[in-house]
Amino acid sequence: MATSTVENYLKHLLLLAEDGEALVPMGALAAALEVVPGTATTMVKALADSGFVQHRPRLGVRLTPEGRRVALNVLRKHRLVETFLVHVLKMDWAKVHDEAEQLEHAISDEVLDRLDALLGHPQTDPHGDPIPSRQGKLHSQVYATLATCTLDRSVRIVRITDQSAEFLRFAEQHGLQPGTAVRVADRNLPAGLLAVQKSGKAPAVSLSLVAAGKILVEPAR
Amino acid sequence: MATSTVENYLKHLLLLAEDGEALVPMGALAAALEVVPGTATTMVKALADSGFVQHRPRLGVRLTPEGRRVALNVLRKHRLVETFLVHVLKMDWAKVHDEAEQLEHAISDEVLDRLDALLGHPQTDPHGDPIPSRQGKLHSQVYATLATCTLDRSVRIVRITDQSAEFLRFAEQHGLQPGTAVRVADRNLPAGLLAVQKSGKAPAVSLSLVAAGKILVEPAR
DNA sequence: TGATTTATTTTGACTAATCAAAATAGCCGC
DNA sequence: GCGGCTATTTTGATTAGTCAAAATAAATCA
Repeated sequence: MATSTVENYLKHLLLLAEDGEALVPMGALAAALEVVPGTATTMVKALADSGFVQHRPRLGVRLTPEGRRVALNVLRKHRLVETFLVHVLKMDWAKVHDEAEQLEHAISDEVLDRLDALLGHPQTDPHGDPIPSRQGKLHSQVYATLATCTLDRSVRIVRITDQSAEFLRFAEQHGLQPGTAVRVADRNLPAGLLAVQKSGKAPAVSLSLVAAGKILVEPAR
Repeated sequence: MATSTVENYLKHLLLLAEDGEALVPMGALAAALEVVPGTATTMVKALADSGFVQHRPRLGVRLTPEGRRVALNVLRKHRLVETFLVHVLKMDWAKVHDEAEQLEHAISDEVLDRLDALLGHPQTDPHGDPIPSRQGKLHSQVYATLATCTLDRSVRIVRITDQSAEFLRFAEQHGLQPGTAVRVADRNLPAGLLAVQKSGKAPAVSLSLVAAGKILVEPAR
């Protein structure tokens, strides 16, 4: 069985190279896991021996099909647990990430399936991140962001890509959550600022371009 | 923070000396944790350094108040998780023990409280084991068993003390679950056998004395 | 091309938890 | 009161995961 450390390495590799093609540089992996680079190197060599990753020395790492399979299962657990915590236990969506970080390594596949059924087989978690299917399909799609979408066109928020509690709380405070329809009323590139109008009367929210880039949207139908 | 190994040592010490008075012999602790005695000795000395237990060399170990506090919290998590798995996720009551063994170390106190509220602050888990209160009170009571209760008197099953999947499945098969009213129709000490009659017509169930001793009962009111 | 910077890997050391096997303490019988 | 049994403790070794710091390779820049 993969230890929870192994699961974490694989999960972060998946998140750092969602396509599965690209080689993840050792430094990026080490940073994501908050370990020193030497530790990541050592661990990656062990993972390669177990057949979970392919290691190209000095170039980077990438998941093998087997590693990807395990990583997708962990990610599925993480996102279903988050969904459960928000929808059933009514927890603060800014807190559930850290909880799920622990629980993803402790729940069995059977509990996972029952949780999935209880929640009605959701497609995305409360932050809008897609939940991998049981078969390991991850319907990831390229979305526009509030920083890139058409001006003055109504769009629907689908996903918040920054999972930090601070950012999530900020987003919640201004009602910028998946499902909400908004419109970018103005974008001032030199100043790095933009104004987001929630449908209706409410005053426009002012956002930095950096923050806006973390909020994915699709055209509102 | 206590590692999950530490939590397990403390939990088992609590279960082996529920009163908190008695010294638990090192061998008993090692057996409960399925480690060799030397390992338990080493670990217990570390636990004593951290203030969780008192170690009387060659005599035994017992929890300090602080150790007991931690142990009760772990036990509360274990039993509430079991209750959740059976009542909400509808899992087989014979399987939930092993699941809870993992989850008890992964859930936060906040999740614990919300789970408790969701379940309506249950007093006992699905096996009838008492759930420690948030304040660390464990309403444990001395019960009779099917092996010791009065003959031909109607009693209600309150608790199954053997958590092994085999025994639980056996109990379930014969409808011997907490809440069920039964009557010991006959007890044959030399043969080590007894006959249990479920209220009504069903044929009597034949049980060994050993098995009967694992089923706690109280007088049916 | 040669020197410098940067990323990665190696080396040596540490911690937590474990086992196997040897040493020891306590008790029990005679 | 001495020998022997049993439970416990010690000792030495192992594994997983980590860090600090030295060594190396690659990339960059002059």
